[in-house]
Amino acid sequence: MPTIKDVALAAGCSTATVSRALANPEKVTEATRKRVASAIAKVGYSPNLAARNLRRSESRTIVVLLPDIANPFFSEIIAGLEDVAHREGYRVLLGDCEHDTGRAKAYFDLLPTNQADGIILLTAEIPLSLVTQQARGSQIPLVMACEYFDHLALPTVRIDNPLAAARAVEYLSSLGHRRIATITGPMQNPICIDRVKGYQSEMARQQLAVNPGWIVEGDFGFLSGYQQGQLLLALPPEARPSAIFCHSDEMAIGLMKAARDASVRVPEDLSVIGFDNIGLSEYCQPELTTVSQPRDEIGRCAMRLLLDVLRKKQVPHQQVLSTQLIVRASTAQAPKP
Amino acid sequence: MPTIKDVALAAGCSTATVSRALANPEKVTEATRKRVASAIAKVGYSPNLAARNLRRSESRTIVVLLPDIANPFFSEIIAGLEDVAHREGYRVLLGDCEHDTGRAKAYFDLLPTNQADGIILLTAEIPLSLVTQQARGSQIPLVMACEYFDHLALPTVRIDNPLAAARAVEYLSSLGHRRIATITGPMQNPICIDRVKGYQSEMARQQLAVNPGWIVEGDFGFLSGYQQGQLLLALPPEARPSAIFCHSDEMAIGLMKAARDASVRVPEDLSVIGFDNIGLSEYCQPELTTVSQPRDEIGRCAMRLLLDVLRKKQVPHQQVLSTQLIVRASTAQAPKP
DNA sequence: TTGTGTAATGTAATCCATTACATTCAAGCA
DNA sequence: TGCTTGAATGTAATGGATTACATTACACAA
Repeated sequence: MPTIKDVALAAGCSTATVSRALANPEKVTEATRKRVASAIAKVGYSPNLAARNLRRSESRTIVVLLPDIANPFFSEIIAGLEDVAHREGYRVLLGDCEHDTGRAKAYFDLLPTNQADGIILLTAEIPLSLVTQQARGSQIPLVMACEYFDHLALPTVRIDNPLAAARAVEYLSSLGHRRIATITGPMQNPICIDRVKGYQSEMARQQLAVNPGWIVEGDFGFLSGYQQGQLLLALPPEARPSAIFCHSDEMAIGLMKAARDASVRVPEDLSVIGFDNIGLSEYCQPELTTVSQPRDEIGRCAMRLLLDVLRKKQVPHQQVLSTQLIVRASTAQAPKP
Repeated sequence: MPTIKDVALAAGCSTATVSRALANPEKVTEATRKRVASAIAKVGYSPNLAARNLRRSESRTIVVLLPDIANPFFSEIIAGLEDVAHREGYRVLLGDCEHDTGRAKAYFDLLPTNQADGIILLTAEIPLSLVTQQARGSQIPLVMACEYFDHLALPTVRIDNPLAAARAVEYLSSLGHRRIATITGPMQNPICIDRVKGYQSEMARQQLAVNPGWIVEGDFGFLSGYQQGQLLLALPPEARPSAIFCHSDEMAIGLMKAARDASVRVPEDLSVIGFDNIGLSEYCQPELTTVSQPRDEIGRCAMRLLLDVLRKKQVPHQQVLSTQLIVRASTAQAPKP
């Protein structure tokens, strides 16, 4: 592999000039710039980034931590993230924590050794100490997206979860539903708490009673939707919900399967609302009514925010993007009692 | 950030000894090793990998190129890949080519500059020149998984596609189906050609005629399954297939939606088989009969193979893993004519 | 013509870990 | 005792790009 020395030799100048021609073209004569350019082409040079990174103490690599690559919810966020990163000359190192906190630490350790310049967190399922420690001492560039930590003012891109949940409940209520349940994500998760709060406040606003058994916890996956769905559908008739708001589309689809198994018709007997609007939600049976998040835009925003942090720009601490209720075929008028 | 010098100072020895204590402990006295270890702990040292990589001309990073992160088919492969890589001290840089060949080149360019040590290709949708050029000249460590190139003897992990397709057709035939169609993936893709060959040879073996209109091309996505499904279901009754074998689960699910829209019942009027056994296939309506691939194992194999290549071990050129037909509710006896 | 300022370029130190080669020291043997 | 041998450790070169500082060259003014 040719080095900058070979280029300097071929262009008849010093390595410093070659380096400048590449990094600060305005500091070099038009003529030299051309000579360097053709020398680079001739010897087939491309810079050794390990050397550059060593010298510059940067890596142009951004770590993106997420709980589970297999979750389709994240794929579009990642696509958005990556696109912005590539345009700006950064690489993305995807870190799947698989709900395993040891992994997260390994990724955080890339920062002090200049293997990564910053981190985007798509999960709050990591030891809080990693974040606080870093954020206090060395001011590690860190941006959160979707999720957030309760007591930390980290730059964050997110949606208005209480509002989104309230809207879903409001819609169900407008269809005449009075017994509305919810299958949440993991409740150690602030966004799930927010959605439950939104659910509760809207239920109150609509003067609907909430049976404590109507708030059940899932883990965002198909199976938990199925299992918790079975539980809800097994409630005695007077307590059985006629509508269920799920914190993810996968759980909503699992729930709809539970409904089929129990001969409960969706939407005639039971209305279902999901969350995320994943690709699948248009192809399941019945098509799923869901709360859509601007996933691509969340990814883009988060990456832009992080790059701004790296460039020491002032950044807004909270960026809130809007959601949209997409009405499809899994919701209908409440059944007559 | 403390460097190896600080450790040497704290341990009262030279940097060389520190380095050796870390890399070749057997070359250092027990006593020194302990002194170094506690010095490292005291100053909080961790090696600067940019410097190490520069010196060693390696990066311990593996690039994994795939056509589309958003496709859930890949997620489990990636999980397997990553797990093996982490255990062996390698990092995985995920490259989404988004069917855009320029991106692929950018990732290949990481190799000569020691930013990556090897590549795993989960897609054949890249300029062939990248592969041939590299493989010839510098013998770039490259392993393919799932897909393969026709005329190149690259180390490859894959399934027996013709056999898997033949088994699916054989099963449909055993249910009494005689008009069996197939919705393929992109036909520039060798694995799709293989599956079509398997389909054709099994049709011949079962002495079933193949209407040329029964082989239609999709792109693995929901929508193409839906659209091509509409086409197949619009054929005149005597040519209309009673069973359709799809090259992906997403297309099969799209097809089932087309069937619903056309009031064709699955499986009573139409049997559907998918491919991949993605998580969703158990939760759609009806549950999907499909050909399961050992995705996790494919990922693991591919990574192990690549690491063997890097370590200059002899590696088998082809590793063929077995598939399994998973029978669920989307297939049934052929309707009486 | 000499002097001053500035733009262009060169020289060499620097980033940090690794490792070839050099040195030290002690044990073992004649 | 003197010499060999090998283990343990040290010294310094190395990898390749960047950049502070030094030098050169050239334009323009006095």
